[in-house]
Amino acid sequence: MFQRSPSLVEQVKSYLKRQILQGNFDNGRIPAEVELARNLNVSRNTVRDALSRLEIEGVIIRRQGAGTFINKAGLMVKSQLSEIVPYQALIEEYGCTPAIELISVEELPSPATAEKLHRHADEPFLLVKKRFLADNQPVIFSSTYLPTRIIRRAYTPDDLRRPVFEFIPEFCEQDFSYFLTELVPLIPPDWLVSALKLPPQKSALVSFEEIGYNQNNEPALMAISYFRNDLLRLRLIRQNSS
Amino acid sequence: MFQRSPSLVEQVKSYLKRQILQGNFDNGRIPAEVELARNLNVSRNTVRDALSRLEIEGVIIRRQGAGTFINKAGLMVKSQLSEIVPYQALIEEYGCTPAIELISVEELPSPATAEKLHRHADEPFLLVKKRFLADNQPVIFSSTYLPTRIIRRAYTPDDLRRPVFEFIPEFCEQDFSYFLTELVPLIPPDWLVSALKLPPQKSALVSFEEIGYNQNNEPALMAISYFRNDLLRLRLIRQNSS
DNA sequence: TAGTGGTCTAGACCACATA
DNA sequence: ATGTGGTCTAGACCACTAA
Repeated sequence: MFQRSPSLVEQVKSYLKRQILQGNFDNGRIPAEVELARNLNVSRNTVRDALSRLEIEGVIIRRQGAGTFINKAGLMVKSQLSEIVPYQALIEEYGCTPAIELISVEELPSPATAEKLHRHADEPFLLVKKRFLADNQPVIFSSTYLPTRIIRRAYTPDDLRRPVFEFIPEFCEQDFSYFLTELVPLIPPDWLVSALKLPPQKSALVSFEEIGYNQNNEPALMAISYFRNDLLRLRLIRQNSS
Repeated sequence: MFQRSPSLVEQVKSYLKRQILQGNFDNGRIPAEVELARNLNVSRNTVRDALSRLEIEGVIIRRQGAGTFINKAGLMVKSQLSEIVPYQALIEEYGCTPAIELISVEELPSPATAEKLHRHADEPFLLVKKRFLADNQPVIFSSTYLPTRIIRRAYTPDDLRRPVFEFIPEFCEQDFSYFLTELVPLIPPDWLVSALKLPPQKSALVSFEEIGYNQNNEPALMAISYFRNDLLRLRLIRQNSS
Protein backbone atom coordinates (compact mmCIF):
# COMPACT_ATOMS: atom_id res chain seq x y z
CA MET A 1 0.00 0.00 0.00
CA PHE A 2 2.71 2.48 1.00
CA GLN A 3 6.31 2.99 0.01
CA ARG A 4 9.41 3.65 2.06
CA SER A 5 9.92 7.35 1.46
CA PRO A 6 8.57 9.75 2.55
CA SER A 7 7.98 8.26 5.95
CA LEU A 8 5.04 5.95 6.49
CA VAL A 9 3.68 8.37 9.06
CA GLU A 10 3.67 11.20 6.53
CA GLN A 11 1.98 9.03 3.92
CA VAL A 12 -0.69 7.86 6.33
CA LYS A 13 -1.26 11.44 7.46
CA SER A 14 -1.75 12.80 3.96
CA TYR A 15 -3.86 9.78 3.00
CA LEU A 16 -6.19 10.39 5.94
CA LYS A 17 -6.32 14.11 5.27
CA ARG A 18 -7.28 13.43 1.68
CA GLN A 19 -10.05 11.07 2.79
CA ILE A 20 -11.31 13.68 5.24
CA LEU A 21 -11.36 16.49 2.67
CA GLN A 22 -13.14 14.24 0.19
CA GLY A 23 -15.79 13.45 2.78
CA ASN A 24 -15.14 9.73 2.71
CA PHE A 25 -15.83 9.24 6.41
CA ASP A 26 -19.46 9.10 7.47
CA ASN A 27 -20.84 11.06 10.44
CA GLY A 28 -17.55 12.88 10.85
CA ARG A 29 -16.18 9.80 12.57
CA ILE A 30 -12.80 8.30 11.74
CA PRO A 31 -12.31 4.53 12.10
CA ALA A 32 -10.63 3.19 15.21
CA GLU A 33 -6.85 3.22 15.31
CA VAL A 34 -6.53 -0.57 15.33
CA GLU A 35 -8.85 -0.80 12.35
CA LEU A 36 -6.87 1.80 10.39
CA ALA A 37 -3.65 0.00 11.26
CA ARG A 38 -5.10 -3.30 10.01
CA ASN A 39 -6.52 -1.84 6.81
CA LEU A 40 -3.40 0.15 5.91
CA ASN A 41 -1.06 -2.63 6.98
CA VAL A 42 1.01 -0.51 9.32
CA SER A 43 1.47 -0.60 13.06
CA ARG A 44 -0.86 1.21 15.40
CA ASN A 45 1.97 3.50 16.49
CA THR A 46 2.38 4.71 12.92
CA VAL A 47 -1.33 5.46 12.69
CA ARG A 48 -1.20 7.23 16.03
CA ASP A 49 1.69 9.44 14.96
CA ALA A 50 -0.19 10.44 11.83
CA LEU A 51 -3.35 11.18 13.83
CA SER A 52 -1.38 13.20 16.36
CA ARG A 53 -0.14 15.50 13.61
CA LEU A 54 -3.62 15.92 12.23
CA GLU A 55 -4.83 16.74 15.73
CA ILE A 56 -2.17 19.43 16.13
CA GLU A 57 -3.24 20.88 12.79
CA GLY A 58 -6.76 21.02 14.14
CA VAL A 59 -8.13 18.68 11.47
CA ILE A 60 -9.40 16.08 13.93
CA ILE A 61 -10.33 15.74 17.57
CA ARG A 62 -9.61 12.67 19.66
CA ARG A 63 -11.64 11.75 22.70
CA GLN A 64 -10.37 9.00 24.92
CA GLY A 65 -12.85 6.19 25.10
CA ALA A 66 -15.14 7.73 22.50
CA GLY A 67 -13.27 7.91 19.22
CA THR A 68 -11.67 10.23 16.66
CA PHE A 69 -13.72 12.85 14.86
CA ILE A 70 -13.35 15.37 12.08
CA ASN A 71 -13.10 18.97 13.28
CA LYS A 72 -14.98 21.12 10.84
CA ALA A 73 -14.06 24.36 12.60
CA GLY A 74 -10.38 23.42 12.47
CA LEU A 75 -10.47 23.02 8.72
CA MET A 76 -10.72 26.82 8.53
CA VAL A 77 -7.15 27.10 9.73
CA LYS A 78 -5.04 27.34 6.62
CA SER A 79 -1.69 28.37 7.99
CA GLN A 80 0.21 26.58 10.71
CA LEU A 81 2.39 29.44 11.89
CA SER A 82 4.73 26.90 13.47
CA GLU A 83 5.45 25.44 10.06
CA ILE A 84 7.38 26.94 7.20
CA VAL A 85 5.16 27.08 4.16
CA PRO A 86 6.03 28.77 0.86
CA TYR A 87 3.80 31.82 0.46
CA GLN A 88 2.73 30.47 -2.89
CA ALA A 89 1.35 27.33 -1.25
CA LEU A 90 -0.27 29.42 1.49
CA ILE A 91 -2.18 31.43 -1.09
CA GLU A 92 -3.33 28.24 -2.78
CA GLU A 93 -4.63 26.98 0.58
CA TYR A 94 -6.96 29.96 0.61
CA GLY A 95 -8.31 28.82 -2.74
CA CYS A 96 -6.67 31.61 -4.72
CA THR A 97 -4.38 31.56 -7.72
CA PRO A 98 -0.90 32.66 -6.64
CA ALA A 99 1.64 34.76 -8.53
CA ILE A 100 5.11 35.99 -7.59
CA GLU A 101 6.66 39.25 -8.74
CA LEU A 102 10.35 39.95 -8.34
CA ILE A 103 10.30 43.66 -7.54
CA SER A 104 13.99 44.43 -7.16
CA VAL A 105 17.42 42.96 -6.44
CA GLU A 106 20.15 45.16 -5.01
CA GLU A 107 23.50 44.69 -3.34
CA LEU A 108 24.21 47.00 -0.44
CA PRO A 109 25.68 47.15 3.06
CA SER A 110 23.26 47.11 5.98
CA PRO A 111 24.86 47.56 9.41
CA ALA A 112 21.58 46.83 11.20
CA THR A 113 21.17 43.51 9.42
CA ALA A 114 24.85 42.72 9.84
CA GLU A 115 24.54 42.99 13.57
CA LYS A 116 21.57 40.66 13.73
CA LEU A 117 23.38 38.06 11.64
CA HIS A 118 26.71 38.41 13.48
CA ARG A 119 28.57 39.72 10.43
CA HIS A 120 30.94 42.58 9.72
CA ALA A 121 29.19 45.93 9.68
CA ASP A 122 30.39 46.81 6.18
CA GLU A 123 29.61 43.45 4.61
CA PRO A 124 27.36 43.56 1.53
CA PHE A 125 23.92 41.96 1.45
CA LEU A 126 21.69 40.90 -1.37
CA LEU A 127 18.34 42.60 -0.80
CA VAL A 128 15.55 40.85 -2.67
CA LYS A 129 12.09 42.37 -2.72
CA LYS A 130 9.14 40.28 -3.81
CA ARG A 131 5.41 40.67 -4.03
CA PHE A 132 2.88 37.84 -3.87
CA LEU A 133 -0.52 38.08 -5.51
CA ALA A 134 -3.67 36.11 -4.81
CA ASP A 135 -6.09 36.21 -7.72
CA ASN A 136 -4.11 39.22 -9.02
CA GLN A 137 -4.45 41.15 -5.76
CA PRO A 138 -1.21 41.88 -3.87
CA VAL A 139 -1.35 40.24 -0.45
CA ILE A 140 2.24 39.79 0.76
CA PHE A 141 5.36 41.92 0.35
CA SER A 142 8.71 40.48 1.44
CA SER A 143 12.24 41.84 1.79
CA THR A 144 15.03 39.30 2.19
CA TYR A 145 18.60 40.13 3.24
CA LEU A 146 21.16 37.51 2.29
CA PRO A 147 24.90 37.95 3.00
CA THR A 148 26.47 38.06 -0.46
CA ARG A 149 29.49 36.11 0.77
CA ILE A 150 27.59 32.91 1.51
CA ILE A 151 26.39 32.56 -2.08
CA ARG A 152 28.58 30.02 -3.84
CA ARG A 153 26.93 29.47 -7.19
CA ALA A 154 25.66 31.67 -9.98
CA TYR A 155 21.93 32.29 -9.95
CA THR A 156 19.32 33.76 -12.23
CA PRO A 157 16.41 36.06 -11.34
CA ASP A 158 14.19 33.00 -11.58
CA ASP A 159 16.16 31.36 -8.80
CA LEU A 160 15.50 34.37 -6.59
CA ARG A 161 11.78 34.04 -7.11
CA ARG A 162 11.85 30.78 -5.23
CA PRO A 163 11.44 30.63 -1.42
CA VAL A 164 14.68 31.65 0.23
CA PHE A 165 14.76 28.51 2.37
CA GLU A 166 14.98 26.55 -0.87
CA PHE A 167 17.54 28.90 -2.37
CA ILE A 168 20.00 28.49 0.50
CA PRO A 169 20.56 24.73 0.31
CA GLU A 170 21.01 24.96 -3.44
CA PHE A 171 23.25 27.99 -3.81
CA CYS A 172 24.95 28.51 -0.46
CA GLU A 173 26.36 25.09 0.46
CA GLN A 174 24.47 24.99 3.71
CA ASP A 175 21.24 23.54 4.95
CA PHE A 176 18.33 25.53 6.21
CA SER A 177 17.10 24.62 9.66
CA TYR A 178 14.46 27.01 11.01
CA PHE A 179 13.17 30.55 11.30
CA LEU A 180 13.04 32.53 14.52
CA THR A 181 10.11 34.82 13.86
CA GLU A 182 8.87 37.93 15.60
CA LEU A 183 5.34 39.09 15.08
CA VAL A 184 5.23 42.86 14.60
CA PRO A 185 2.11 44.95 13.92
CA LEU A 186 2.61 48.26 12.17
CA ILE A 187 0.92 51.14 10.47
CA PRO A 188 1.98 50.79 6.86
CA PRO A 189 4.26 53.51 5.49
CA ASP A 190 3.36 55.11 2.16
CA TRP A 191 5.59 52.92 0.03
CA LEU A 192 3.89 49.83 1.45
CA VAL A 193 0.43 51.27 0.94
CA SER A 194 1.15 51.59 -2.76
CA ALA A 195 3.05 48.31 -3.01
CA LEU A 196 0.13 46.37 -1.54
CA LYS A 197 -2.50 48.68 -3.06
CA LEU A 198 -4.03 49.19 0.35
CA PRO A 199 -7.27 51.15 0.68
CA PRO A 200 -6.71 54.84 1.42
CA GLN A 201 -8.09 54.79 4.98
CA LYS A 202 -5.16 53.59 7.03
CA SER A 203 -5.42 50.34 8.89
CA ALA A 204 -2.82 48.21 10.62
CA LEU A 205 -0.83 45.29 9.18
CA VAL A 206 0.98 42.29 10.60
CA SER A 207 4.57 41.64 9.65
CA PHE A 208 6.95 38.77 10.31
CA GLU A 209 10.52 39.69 11.15
CA GLU A 210 12.45 36.50 10.69
CA ILE A 211 16.00 35.31 11.11
CA GLY A 212 16.82 32.08 9.35
CA TYR A 213 19.33 29.65 10.84
CA ASN A 214 21.40 27.00 9.09
CA GLN A 215 22.15 23.44 10.20
CA ASN A 216 24.96 24.69 12.47
CA ASN A 217 22.52 27.03 14.18
CA GLU A 218 24.23 30.10 12.75
CA PRO A 219 22.06 32.98 11.53
CA ALA A 220 22.11 32.98 7.75
CA LEU A 221 19.50 35.46 6.58
CA MET A 222 16.98 38.09 7.64
CA ALA A 223 13.56 38.61 6.13
CA ILE A 224 10.56 40.86 6.70
CA SER A 225 7.17 39.97 5.30
CA TYR A 226 4.09 42.19 5.33
CA PHE A 227 0.65 40.60 5.16
CA ARG A 228 -2.50 42.20 3.89
CA ASN A 229 -4.68 41.12 6.72
CA ASP A 230 -8.02 41.99 5.19
CA LEU A 231 -7.49 39.41 2.45
CA LEU A 232 -5.30 36.84 4.19
CA ARG A 233 -6.55 36.10 7.69
CA LEU A 234 -3.98 34.47 9.93
CA ARG A 235 -5.69 31.79 11.97
CA LEU A 236 -4.32 29.21 14.35
CA ILE A 237 -5.37 26.50 16.74
CA ARG A 238 -4.32 26.77 20.36
CA GLN A 239 -4.54 23.68 22.52
CA ASN A 240 -3.62 22.43 25.93
CA SER A 241 -0.31 20.66 25.50
CA SER A 242 0.14 18.60 28.64
CA MET B 1 13.05 7.91 39.47
CA PHE B 2 9.73 8.98 37.99
CA GLN B 3 6.11 8.51 38.99
CA ARG B 4 3.05 7.48 37.02
CA SER B 5 1.31 10.81 36.60
CA PRO B 6 1.82 13.14 34.81
CA SER B 7 3.04 11.06 31.92
CA LEU B 8 6.61 9.82 31.88
CA VAL B 9 7.19 11.77 28.69
CA GLU B 10 6.13 15.01 30.37
CA GLN B 11 8.32 14.33 33.38
CA VAL B 12 11.34 13.52 31.25
CA LYS B 13 10.71 16.64 29.17
CA SER B 14 10.56 18.99 32.13
CA TYR B 15 13.51 17.24 33.76
CA LEU B 16 15.63 17.76 30.67
CA LYS B 17 14.47 21.35 30.28
CA ARG B 18 15.43 22.04 33.88
CA GLN B 19 18.87 20.55 33.31
CA ILE B 20 19.30 22.67 30.19
CA LEU B 21 18.28 25.92 31.90
CA GLN B 22 20.59 25.17 34.80
CA GLY B 23 23.47 24.63 32.40
CA ASN B 24 24.12 21.08 33.52
CA PHE B 25 25.11 19.89 30.05
CA ASP B 26 28.61 20.71 28.88
CA ASN B 27 29.39 22.13 25.46
CA GLY B 28 25.71 22.54 24.71
CA ARG B 29 25.52 18.84 23.97
CA ILE B 30 22.82 16.56 25.34
CA PRO B 31 23.66 12.90 26.03
CA ALA B 32 22.70 10.26 23.49
CA GLU B 33 19.14 8.99 23.57
CA VAL B 34 20.12 5.46 24.58
CA GLU B 35 22.22 6.84 27.39
CA LEU B 36 19.40 9.06 28.67
CA ALA B 37 17.02 6.11 28.49
CA ARG B 38 19.41 3.97 30.51
CA ASN B 39 20.11 6.64 33.11
CA LEU B 40 16.46 7.61 33.58
CA ASN B 41 15.26 4.01 33.44
CA VAL B 42 12.70 4.60 30.71
CA SER B 43 12.48 3.35 27.15
CA ARG B 44 14.17 5.13 24.30
CA ASN B 45 10.79 5.97 22.77
CA THR B 46 9.82 7.87 25.90
CA VAL B 47 13.05 9.85 25.74
CA ARG B 48 12.50 10.52 22.04
CA ASP B 49 8.97 11.82 22.63
CA ALA B 50 10.26 14.20 25.27
CA LEU B 51 13.08 15.38 23.00
CA SER B 52 10.66 15.87 20.11
CA ARG B 53 8.58 18.24 22.19
CA LEU B 54 11.64 20.19 23.24
CA GLU B 55 12.67 20.37 19.59
CA ILE B 56 9.27 21.80 18.61
CA GLU B 57 9.62 24.37 21.37
CA GLY B 58 12.97 25.33 19.86
CA VAL B 59 14.91 24.42 23.00
CA ILE B 60 17.10 21.83 21.28
CA ILE B 61 18.28 20.86 17.83
CA ARG B 62 18.74 17.26 16.70
CA ARG B 63 21.09 16.31 13.93
CA GLN B 64 20.95 12.79 12.61
CA GLY B 65 24.23 11.04 13.06
CA ALA B 66 25.73 13.91 15.03
CA GLY B 67 23.75 14.34 18.24
CA THR B 68 21.35 16.58 20.13
CA PHE B 69 22.30 20.12 21.05
CA ILE B 70 20.97 23.04 23.06
CA ASN B 71 19.55 25.86 20.93
CA LYS B 72 20.48 29.12 22.61
CA ALA B 73 18.59 31.22 20.08
CA GLY B 74 15.45 29.18 20.62
CA LEU B 75 15.46 29.87 24.34
CA MET B 76 14.42 33.45 23.48
CA VAL B 77 11.02 32.15 22.41
CA LYS B 78 8.80 32.53 25.45
CA SER B 79 5.37 31.95 24.01
CA GLN B 80 4.31 28.96 22.00
CA LEU B 81 1.38 30.46 20.16
CA SER B 82 0.11 26.95 19.45
CA GLU B 83 -0.25 26.33 23.18
CA ILE B 84 -2.71 27.80 25.61
CA VAL B 85 -0.84 29.52 28.38
CA PRO B 86 -2.39 31.66 31.12
CA TYR B 87 -1.34 35.27 30.55
CA GLN B 88 -0.05 35.33 34.07
CA ALA B 89 2.38 32.52 33.31
CA LEU B 90 3.34 34.18 30.03
CA ILE B 91 4.34 37.36 31.85
CA GLU B 92 6.39 35.33 34.28
CA GLU B 93 8.21 33.72 31.36
CA TYR B 94 9.40 37.18 30.41
CA GLY B 95 10.89 37.55 33.86
CA CYS B 96 8.31 40.04 35.08
CA THR B 97 6.01 40.05 38.08
CA PRO B 98 2.41 39.56 36.91
CA ALA B 99 -0.76 41.11 38.26
CA ILE B 100 -4.39 40.80 37.20
CA GLU B 101 -7.00 43.52 37.46
CA LEU B 102 -10.69 42.79 37.07
CA ILE B 103 -11.86 45.94 35.28
CA SER B 104 -15.58 45.27 34.88
CA VAL B 105 -18.25 42.59 34.75
CA GLU B 106 -21.50 43.24 32.90
CA GLU B 107 -24.39 41.22 31.59
CA LEU B 108 -25.71 42.27 28.21
CA PRO B 109 -26.95 40.94 24.86
CA SER B 110 -24.51 40.91 21.96
CA PRO B 111 -26.00 39.84 18.63
CA ALA B 112 -22.59 39.79 16.95
CA THR B 113 -21.16 37.44 19.55
CA ALA B 114 -24.32 35.37 19.55
CA GLU B 115 -23.95 34.68 15.86
CA LYS B 116 -20.35 33.55 16.22
CA LEU B 117 -21.28 31.17 19.03
CA HIS B 118 -24.45 29.85 17.32
CA ARG B 119 -26.78 31.24 19.98
CA HIS B 120 -30.01 33.21 19.98
CA ALA B 121 -29.50 36.83 19.02
CA ASP B 122 -31.09 38.18 22.20
CA GLU B 123 -29.32 35.85 24.59
CA PRO B 124 -27.40 37.55 27.41
CA PHE B 125 -23.63 37.29 27.77
CA LEU B 126 -21.33 37.87 30.66
CA LEU B 127 -18.72 40.38 29.48
CA VAL B 128 -15.60 40.25 31.62
CA LYS B 129 -12.85 42.82 31.08
CA LYS B 130 -9.44 42.24 32.56
CA ARG B 131 -6.08 43.91 32.50
CA PHE B 132 -2.74 42.17 33.01
CA LEU B 133 0.30 43.99 34.34
CA ALA B 134 3.97 43.10 34.05
CA ASP B 135 6.05 44.80 36.70
CA ASN B 136 3.14 47.20 37.23
CA GLN B 137 2.95 48.16 33.56
CA PRO B 138 -0.23 47.20 31.70
CA VAL B 139 0.61 44.83 28.84
CA ILE B 140 -2.57 42.88 27.98
CA PHE B 141 -6.23 43.85 27.94
CA SER B 142 -8.84 41.14 27.46
CA SER B 143 -12.60 41.06 26.92
CA THR B 144 -14.35 37.72 27.36
CA TYR B 145 -17.92 36.96 26.31
CA LEU B 146 -19.50 34.00 28.05
CA PRO B 147 -23.11 32.93 27.44
CA THR B 148 -24.80 33.44 30.79
CA ARG B 149 -26.92 30.32 30.29
CA ILE B 150 -24.01 27.89 30.38
CA ILE B 151 -22.95 28.97 33.87
CA ARG B 152 -24.25 26.42 36.36
CA ARG B 153 -22.67 27.41 39.64
CA ALA B 154 -22.37 30.59 41.66
CA TYR B 155 -19.09 32.39 41.29
CA THR B 156 -17.23 35.24 42.95
CA PRO B 157 -15.23 38.04 41.32
CA ASP B 158 -12.11 36.11 42.29
CA ASP B 159 -13.27 33.19 40.15
CA LEU B 160 -13.56 35.53 37.17
CA ARG B 161 -9.97 36.64 37.58
CA ARG B 162 -8.84 33.15 36.68
CA PRO B 163 -8.22 32.12 33.05
CA VAL B 164 -11.53 31.47 31.33
CA PHE B 165 -10.44 28.04 30.15
CA GLU B 166 -10.14 27.09 33.81
CA PHE B 167 -13.42 28.76 34.73
CA ILE B 168 -15.43 26.77 32.19
CA PRO B 169 -14.71 23.23 33.44
CA GLU B 170 -15.38 24.31 37.00
CA PHE B 171 -18.54 26.39 36.63
CA CYS B 172 -20.17 25.35 33.36
CA GLU B 173 -20.27 21.56 33.48
CA GLN B 174 -18.30 21.21 30.30
CA ASP B 175 -14.71 20.66 29.36
CA PHE B 176 -12.60 23.09 27.47
CA SER B 177 -10.95 21.76 24.34
CA TYR B 178 -9.21 24.43 22.25
CA PHE B 179 -9.18 27.99 20.95
CA LEU B 180 -9.56 28.91 17.30
CA THR B 181 -7.62 32.15 17.15
CA GLU B 182 -7.42 34.87 14.56
CA LEU B 183 -4.53 37.28 14.58
CA VAL B 184 -5.70 40.82 13.99
CA PRO B 185 -3.52 43.94 13.92
CA LEU B 186 -5.19 47.22 14.71
CA ILE B 187 -4.66 50.88 15.46
CA PRO B 188 -5.72 51.20 19.09
CA PRO B 189 -8.86 53.24 19.75
CA ASP B 190 -8.71 55.88 22.46
CA TRP B 191 -10.18 53.76 25.23
CA LEU B 192 -7.45 51.15 24.63
CA VAL B 193 -4.72 53.77 24.56
CA SER B 194 -5.68 54.83 28.05
CA ALA B 195 -6.39 51.31 29.29
CA LEU B 196 -2.91 50.13 28.29
CA LYS B 197 -1.29 53.53 28.96
CA LEU B 198 0.15 53.57 25.47
CA PRO B 199 2.54 56.33 24.45
CA PRO B 200 0.80 59.27 22.73
CA GLN B 201 2.29 58.71 19.28
CA LYS B 202 0.05 56.06 17.80
CA SER B 203 1.49 52.72 16.87
CA ALA B 204 -0.15 49.44 15.94
CA LEU B 205 -1.10 46.55 18.22
CA VAL B 206 -1.72 42.84 17.79
CA SER B 207 -4.92 41.30 19.05
CA PHE B 208 -6.16 37.74 19.33
CA GLU B 209 -9.79 37.13 18.45
CA GLU B 210 -10.55 33.72 19.86
CA ILE B 211 -13.46 31.35 19.94
CA GLY B 212 -13.23 28.65 22.58
CA TYR B 213 -14.69 25.20 21.94
CA ASN B 214 -15.82 22.59 24.43
CA GLN B 215 -15.29 18.84 24.38
CA ASN B 216 -18.21 18.37 21.99
CA ASN B 217 -16.62 20.82 19.58
CA GLU B 218 -19.34 23.41 20.20
CA PRO B 219 -18.34 27.08 20.49
CA ALA B 220 -18.57 28.10 24.12
CA LEU B 221 -17.02 31.55 24.42
CA MET B 222 -15.50 34.47 22.57
CA ALA B 223 -12.53 36.51 23.70
CA ILE B 224 -10.45 39.39 22.39
CA SER B 225 -7.03 40.13 23.82
CA TYR B 226 -4.88 43.16 23.02
CA PHE B 227 -1.12 42.94 23.45
CA ARG B 228 1.24 45.78 24.09
CA ASN B 229 3.81 44.77 21.55
CA ASP B 230 6.59 47.10 22.61
CA LEU B 231 6.81 45.36 25.99
CA LEU B 232 5.69 41.83 25.13
CA ARG B 233 7.31 40.62 21.92
CA LEU B 234 5.54 37.66 20.34
CA ARG B 235 8.16 35.27 19.04
CA LEU B 236 7.86 31.84 17.52
CA ILE B 237 9.88 29.09 15.93
CA ARG B 238 8.97 27.97 12.43
CA GLN B 239 10.33 24.68 11.21
CA ASN B 240 10.07 22.29 8.32
CA SER B 241 7.53 19.73 9.38
CA SER B 242 7.99 16.83 6.97
C1' DT C 1 33.79 2.09 11.28
C1' DA C 2 31.53 3.38 15.44
C1' DG C 3 28.05 6.07 17.27
C1' DT C 4 24.16 8.96 16.67
C1' DG C 5 19.40 10.10 15.60
C1' DG C 6 15.14 8.41 12.40
C1' DT C 7 11.64 4.99 11.57
C1' DC C 8 8.74 1.19 12.39
C1' DT C 9 6.89 -2.88 14.67
C1' DA C 10 4.27 -5.91 18.06
C1' DG C 11 2.44 -6.16 22.14
C1' DA C 12 1.10 -4.97 26.86
C1' DC C 13 -1.58 -2.47 30.04
C1' DC C 14 -4.27 1.65 31.51
C1' DA C 15 -8.15 5.22 31.55
C1' DC C 16 -12.26 6.61 29.88
C1' DA C 17 -16.93 6.64 27.40
C1' DT C 18 -20.86 4.35 26.15
C1' DA C 19 -24.40 1.27 26.49
C1' DA D 1 -18.77 -5.28 29.58
C1' DT D 2 -16.94 -3.66 25.44
C1' DG D 3 -14.45 -0.75 22.64
C1' DT D 4 -12.01 3.35 22.27
C1' DG D 5 -7.89 6.28 22.68
C1' DG D 6 -3.43 7.04 26.01
C1' DT D 7 0.98 5.38 27.56
C1' DC D 8 5.02 2.69 27.66
C1' DT D 9 8.25 -0.97 26.47
C1' DA D 10 11.89 -3.73 23.91
C1' DG D 11 13.92 -4.43 19.97
C1' DA D 12 14.98 -4.18 15.07
C1' DC D 13 16.82 -1.88 11.20
C1' DC D 14 18.04 2.33 8.50
C1' DA D 15 20.50 6.86 7.38
C1' DC D 16 23.69 9.91 8.51
C1' DT D 17 28.03 12.12 10.72
C1' DA D 18 32.45 12.23 12.08
C1' DA D 19 36.80 10.40 13.17
